[in-house]
Amino acid sequence: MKFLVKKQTNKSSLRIGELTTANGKIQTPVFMPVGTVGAVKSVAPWELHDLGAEIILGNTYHLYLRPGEKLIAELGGLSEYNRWQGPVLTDSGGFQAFSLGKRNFQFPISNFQTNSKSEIRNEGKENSLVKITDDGVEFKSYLDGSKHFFTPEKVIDIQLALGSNIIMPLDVCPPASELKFEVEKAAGLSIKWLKRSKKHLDRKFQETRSKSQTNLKSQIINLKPALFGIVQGGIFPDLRKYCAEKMVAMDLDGYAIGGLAVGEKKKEMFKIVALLNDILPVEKPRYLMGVGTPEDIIQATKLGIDMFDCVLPTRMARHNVAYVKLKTPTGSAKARKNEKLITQYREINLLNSKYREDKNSLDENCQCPTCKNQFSTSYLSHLVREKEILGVRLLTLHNLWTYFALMREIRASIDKRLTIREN
RNA sequence: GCUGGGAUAGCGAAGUGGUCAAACGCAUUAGACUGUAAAUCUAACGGCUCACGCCUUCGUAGGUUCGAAUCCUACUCCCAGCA
Repeated sequence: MKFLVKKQTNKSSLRIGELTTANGKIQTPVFMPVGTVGAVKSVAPWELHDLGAEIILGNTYHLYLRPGEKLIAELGGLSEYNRWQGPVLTDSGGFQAFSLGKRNFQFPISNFQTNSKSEIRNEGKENSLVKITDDGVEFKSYLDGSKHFFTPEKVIDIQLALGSNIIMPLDVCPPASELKFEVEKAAGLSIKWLKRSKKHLDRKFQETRSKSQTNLKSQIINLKPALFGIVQGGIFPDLRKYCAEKMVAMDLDGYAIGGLAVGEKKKEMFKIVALLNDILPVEKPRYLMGVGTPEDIIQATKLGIDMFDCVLPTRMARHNVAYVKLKTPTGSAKARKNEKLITQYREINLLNSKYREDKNSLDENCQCPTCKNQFSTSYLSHLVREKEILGVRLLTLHNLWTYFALMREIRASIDKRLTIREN
């Protein structure tokens, strides 16, 4: 993988870049739709391309459980299997250690008696689907309860089998409510596991390279997927700094910021992003995991973030909500400029009774398939009430388009500005 | 006409003497959702009140009882079977 910062504005850390993977190029800042089980829910690959998707996500944990990475490898890797045929980033399953095992982290609330603490904690652990040890994560499959153990190495192997272009290492993502010493432990483990992940990936490719003829060398290097570090440390600046510096020293292909948007305040989240903006190397891609709303994305790009992924556009669509950009302001250039800084999006819940007879499309200025085909808000509201799957699809297409259009706008606006950085 | 069964909140449907303004589902009205156990989840849902609480409801009208959606009587309507 190669990353090129094409232009960067001098006032902020806003930048545009290009990621080159074995499966194709990606323009950054980029929004990556989430296709956990190998599909961006309800959307066909050609539709994704048409909407403007450049790379999609898959999830190690889910694909390992079903249908299994071996089968996917036999069928040509994930991007062939699901016919996306473009760049793929796979998440490690580290987040599942958080989302499936939340209770593992949860301390009893403060008004409990101290002597019942351990009891409650243990009780939580029993119910949890996840157990974290020094060596890895033990999962109980949510599908059939069977036990599985993920080590950093195993997770790399699975992602290699999936044919991922960007591999995420196994990490520990604590919830926002976690106490500092637990967050510190999580960050420590994440660093430790990252070292093992890198070593394992390097060794794997060393082996492949030595087995191959020299003329294949460069090709193999090209095929080698990127490995990102995932910076943890919650909302604690010292932990974040420590974790980031350790990971930067490991010279990875890119850096992800994990453990944000997990319940902390927005202000705290951006404080951490800003802090890491100063620590992470400029020449490497930065990926803010799991973020976020359109407004979050706008703000984070100003803090030097290049990559985003989030379930919101697709999940919200399934939950009957459309993201609609507030009308572009008219007026003086100055006013427009000010307005631009606060570009906002509205969430339209089509289940709300006020949309029942709304004859307009969601957004007359929107060029998405749903709006362009002039489906009325009333009709969308009707579909959603009827639980007709077309409703989900039309909203998903609209929301994804809205996100990709936002990314295009951000890139275009950076491109227009004076630049100080030309590689 | 006879025999049997039934009538519960917008709909469906529990409940057969007190803990019943009445389970549950649907519908309705809102809310939540940020590396997807999520086409999911939460709440409200007779009236009045911010709330404590008060008031009116279980086909209709009477009755028994300290107390009735629940027991008795009559009536109205519905369903099934038989004439």
